[in-house]
Amino acid sequence: MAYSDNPEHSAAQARASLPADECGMGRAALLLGEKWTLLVVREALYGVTRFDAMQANLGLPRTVLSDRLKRLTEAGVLRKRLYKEPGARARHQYVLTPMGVDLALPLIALMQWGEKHLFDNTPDASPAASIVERATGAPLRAGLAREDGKPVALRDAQFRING
Amino acid sequence: MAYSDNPEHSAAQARASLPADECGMGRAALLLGEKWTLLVVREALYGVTRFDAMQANLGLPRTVLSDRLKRLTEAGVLRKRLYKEPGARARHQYVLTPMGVDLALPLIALMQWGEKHLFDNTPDASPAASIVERATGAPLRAGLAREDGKPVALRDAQFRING
DNA sequence: CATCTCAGTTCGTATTGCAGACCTATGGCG
DNA sequence: CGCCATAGGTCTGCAATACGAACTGAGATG
Repeated sequence: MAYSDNPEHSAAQARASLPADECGMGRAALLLGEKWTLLVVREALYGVTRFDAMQANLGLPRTVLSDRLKRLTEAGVLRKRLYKEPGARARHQYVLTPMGVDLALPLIALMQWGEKHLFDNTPDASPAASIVERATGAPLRAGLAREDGKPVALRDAQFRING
Repeated sequence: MAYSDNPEHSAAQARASLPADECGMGRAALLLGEKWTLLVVREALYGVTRFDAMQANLGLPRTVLSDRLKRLTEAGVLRKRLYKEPGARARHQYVLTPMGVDLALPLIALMQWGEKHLFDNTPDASPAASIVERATGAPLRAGLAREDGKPVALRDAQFRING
């Protein structure tokens, strides 16, 4: 991104910015950038689907969890289902929709960022959670790539507005 | 991620979940998952560096912007600098640190997700903002890859806790 | 000197978050 | 059948945060 100490960048202040809700990131931020929301999605990605389990894991007020689940469900990220294990009563569960599953990539990228920058990284401390290829167990990383699959470093990329 | 309608997944409810702040994603969510914070970082990535410009673009209360900039600065995402263009008064600007620049990847992934799922996608409507390779202008996408660079689809990946 | 811009802070009100108690439906059990 | 436990919430009252508008202060500008 090369934002560093580039003076040309300083002068480019007049650069237009999009209204918050005309860009995907803006809309995503409006939906997900509320306290607890990202953590609720994280629970869903970890495979936690029940109200009480999420409440216990995250320790957030039940009213807030109720609200976040409702908003995420209305937005189409989660779907509420009934399921019944044999010999047990029917329960509710919140499962990710395909749209919700797609949130894994942004959250993995965020996880990677957090592991890199938000811990005192004693050398070779292994992160608490990581992401691996299902078939082989090989560790995976989020990154940028061209459409032909060739990886591209962040510093070789730039935003283009109104493409 | 294959969370879909997998009954085995329903039964896996007991699966342990990490405390919010023991995983990078959790810490990132605690820092960034507050109203407006992601949008402030978006502005910085777009190249907007001045207080008033951010306030005007986002339309958020000045008190809130002040608070978010302070928190992001304390966290090391932004750095506050004075700069002086010739013949103009000195001004403040908030520039991304290397840690802040690294946030581009999660935000790009979020942008991609938002463009895909948060708009009524009339066929071949082009997104308001996109990301391209600096040298060639080729469009880029965020995705998962193995360490050897080979791209991996989201559905072929899974989380591993306590790796 | 009066005015303008930038970068905030201060103020009073309105919304949201919070902990904890309460509520309702379902199913298991004696 | 009556009783209890659990899941999945809602209700209540208090605290923290967000909000818009006005104010402050410093440095150009006319």
